[in-house]
This record gives sequence, structure tokens and C-alpha cells, in this order.
Amino acid sequence: MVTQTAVRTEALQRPVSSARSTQIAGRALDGASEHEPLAQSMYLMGASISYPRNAEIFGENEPADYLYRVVSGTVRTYKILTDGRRQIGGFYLPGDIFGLEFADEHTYSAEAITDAKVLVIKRSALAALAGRDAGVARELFALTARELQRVQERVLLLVKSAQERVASFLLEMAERALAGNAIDLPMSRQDIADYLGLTIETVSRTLSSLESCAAIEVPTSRRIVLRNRSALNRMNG
Amino acid sequence: MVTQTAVRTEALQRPVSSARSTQIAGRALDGASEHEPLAQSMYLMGASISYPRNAEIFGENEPADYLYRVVSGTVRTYKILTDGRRQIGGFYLPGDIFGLEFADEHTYSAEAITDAKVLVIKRSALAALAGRDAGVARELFALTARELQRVQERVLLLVKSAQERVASFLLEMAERALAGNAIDLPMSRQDIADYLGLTIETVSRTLSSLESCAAIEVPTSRRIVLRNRSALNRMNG
DNA sequence: CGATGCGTTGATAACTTTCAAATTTAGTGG
DNA sequence: CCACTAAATTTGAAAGTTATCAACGCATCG
Repeated sequence: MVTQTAVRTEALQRPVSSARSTQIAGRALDGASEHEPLAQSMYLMGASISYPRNAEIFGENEPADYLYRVVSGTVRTYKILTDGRRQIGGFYLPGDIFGLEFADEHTYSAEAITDAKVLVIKRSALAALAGRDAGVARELFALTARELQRVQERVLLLVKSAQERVASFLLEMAERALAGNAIDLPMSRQDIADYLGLTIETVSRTLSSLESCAAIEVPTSRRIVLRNRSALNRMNG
Repeated sequence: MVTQTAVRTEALQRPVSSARSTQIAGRALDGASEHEPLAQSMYLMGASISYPRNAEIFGENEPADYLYRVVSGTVRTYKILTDGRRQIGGFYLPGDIFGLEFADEHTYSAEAITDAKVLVIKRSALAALAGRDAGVARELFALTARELQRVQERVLLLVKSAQERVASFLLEMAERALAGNAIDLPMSRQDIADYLGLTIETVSRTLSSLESCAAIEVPTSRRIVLRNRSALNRMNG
């Protein structure tokens, strides 16, 4: 891990204007940093760590001593179920915060999907900060509330058909990672399947079927072009 | 609705020792009222309202001006999906708090499953209270965090098989409403099905199959006796 | 180039839903 | 309190959806 001194230096070198807006689950807060004291604090106080593709950031049941913010790359959280299957808790893109816990230990593991850089802040430092700065406390609460909303939407998603789940997933990713009309998926089919509670075969078949009905194009497996978004919206239900 | 005066009187008449411990989603907080300033405030400041069976307590998209605490009976929250199906958000038993929202409007509707009595407190009063009393603010946060945990567990439940879902449901209800070794279900098969993302037929068949393998007994449709809890735990996954 | 991992496609099996009917339970009026 | 009606639950058979098992194609990388 980077030393505290080095971290401070790096944080100070980073121009304020380069700070991206804080996002959780694809929802952007309004950009001004005065409205994101937490993000700002992480820039000032947080350490920056880089992880190679597939590296573990933290493990389930490890002490939850840090809060994380994605700077670049993509992160997945997941849990291995007793039957051996893997359930993905969420995908975190640049600006997103993850690792927020209310117990002493992480309930999910976290891994870098691609090479990723994250900022970390000690939970104890954050607690102290929240005590002094009501804005930070408010933001932590808002973060939790938004995470709750995100998970509630996932519950609604998981009771739907495979086609609806995949369509919802594409629309969700489109909101978060759209480049023009195309999405560049950082995650594998297996990741998507474990996120949606489906198998890779079903995800693959569903994408093929969406392609054959002209709702999307799949030029390469990681790139999806949205051709008919209203059709996807209709499927979304 | 009961007048403010009448409410105060009722609150004062209620002996402190009779206050049930606050529960959310079946998890009991430690009983002492000093640890539940929110519950205490609701007793002191809240109005008490009674609803007959199947009455609406609030509707989706209505302004979320109140927070509710179940005194007696059972409440369900739900949402009607675009395809007409109903998804149940949760069941709330005596001591449970519901109606917690972070936007201005309710995202779920709420109905009394049985005749139910609830305490309500104005959100604005609660906000004022949380500003003055850090304990209330903490409890609101804890409440949110616990709700988040509950919904996350539901995500894990919804990716499992019908048998696992029903077994999980029975174990969840057993923790919350166990009388001896039997559960008295306040809700219908349709409610259970809409909670688990299954059809009533599948719920009914699964219960029959659990009965035929001696894991449970179903003397009447609303009463379930747990015969082999470790078998249910194994199915739970 | 061959090995390896990822993604797609096909065939079959397992599971859940749908539709239908029988049975039980609950509610209502006499 | 009983009889009757409506509603809820259970059970059966068939259809639909998704998972599983297997094979193939395609790209990447030593």
C-alpha cells in the first residue's frame, strides 16, 4: 500500500477540476464538490491503490475497515453460495462507492474486473469526519438510502423473465457506461449471469435473440450497440 | 384519526413495561427503551390508527409524510408491476417499522393483512427529533442499514429454487412469529407467492412436498408446524 | 501452432407456470 | 346453528421457460 505521505502528495497534485461526480448505481449526484464532502474527503485523505484484473480487493468476512471509491476500472462484489454458485452483488464503475458496511465484517467479497484504481478511506477516519461534518454524515446516509433503492430494484428485476432481466441489465449499463449508442461491457458473460441469477447460456441466447429481433447489435462479445431502446424498455416491463 | 390529545393520553396510559422491543424484519433490538428512542418517541408523539383487514394504509406515489410502527396485526407492502403482477416488498409484524422512505413519495403501497393497529409519526416531526436527539438519528440510520440487509438477503433468496425459497420463508417466519413449534401465518398463499416470486400453485405444491417428506405439517392452511428444522435449514442452502 | 479460455449454439432434462378441476374453508343469511 | 355461496387452497395435466450437458468456433497467448 502507498504510504500516507505519498498519498497526500498524490491527492494534492490531482487538480480539483478532474474530480468526477460521485455516483452510486449509476445515479449521478450533482457535480459540485461542495455537495460531495465525502468524495472530496477521500481525495484529500484517502490512499490510492491499484489492482490488476481479477485481484481481490477484500474478502467476505474480512474486517470492514475501509470504504472504497472507484477511480478507474470496474469492480464486482460477490458472495459464494453454499451450493457453490456465485452471486454478484453489484458492479461498480468510476465514481461509485463500495464496501459500505454496517457490521464489522464485509458481507461480500470485492474483486477488480479490469485493472482498477480505487481510493480508500479508513472507516474510523470517516466516522470521525461524519461526527465533525454534518455534510459527510448526510452523504453517508444518502449513500445508504440509494444503495437500498438499488437493491430494491434488483429484487423487482429478479422476479422477471430472462429476457426482461437482460434487457434491464443493458438499460442499466447504458445509463452508466454509454459511449454513443454502444456499451462496452467490462464484465464477462459469467459475471452478467451471476448478477442476473441466470446461466451464461441463457444470457448468451437472450442476447442472440435480442439481436435477431433488431433490438441490439453485438459486434464483439464485449460491445453492445442499442438499436431499439424503446423495445428494450418495453421488455423491461 | 385519533386526536392529538387522545393520543397523548393513550401513550401515557400505556405502561412502559408493556412496550415491545423494536423489530425490523425479525431482528430484535435489545429491549431497553433507552436504546430505542425512536420507538419511545412514537409512543409519546405518535397517533394510533386502526385499519380493518385489507384496508390501504398508504398508496404508492402518495406523499411519504409519516413513518409507521405496527402495534398489532400484520401489514404488507407491495407494488403492482407493469404486467399486472403484484410484488410484495415485505411483511411487517408487531414492533416492525415500515413506510421509511428517502424520496418524497412512497415507492410501495401498504395494506393491513389482518385487522391492524399502527402508530404513526410525522416525518417532519421525526426529522426535527433527529436533529435534536442524536440517538434518534442513529436509530434511523440503523433502521435503514437493517432494511438494506433484509433486502440483500431477499436478493439471495430470489435466485434460489422454489423449494429453497419456501423453506427460507418458513424459517424467516419462524424466527419472527413462532408459537411453540408452529407458525400462524397471517398471510394468504397469494401473499406468500407474491413475496417469493412464485405462483400460488408452486407454493402450495412445495408445502405439500415438504409435508410429505416430514419436514413440516400443515394442519390448516394458515398453520405450519415445523417438524424437521435442520432439513429446512439444509434446503435453505 | 497447439493449448486454453470464453462465448455461442444445439439437444435434452428439470423445473415452474398455466389452465382446469376438485376440494376445503370461510363468510352470510336464514 | 345450519345451509348455502363464494373464496381460497390443493391437485392434476400440459405447456413454457431455463438449466444442464455437450460440441463447436473463435480469439489470445505462449
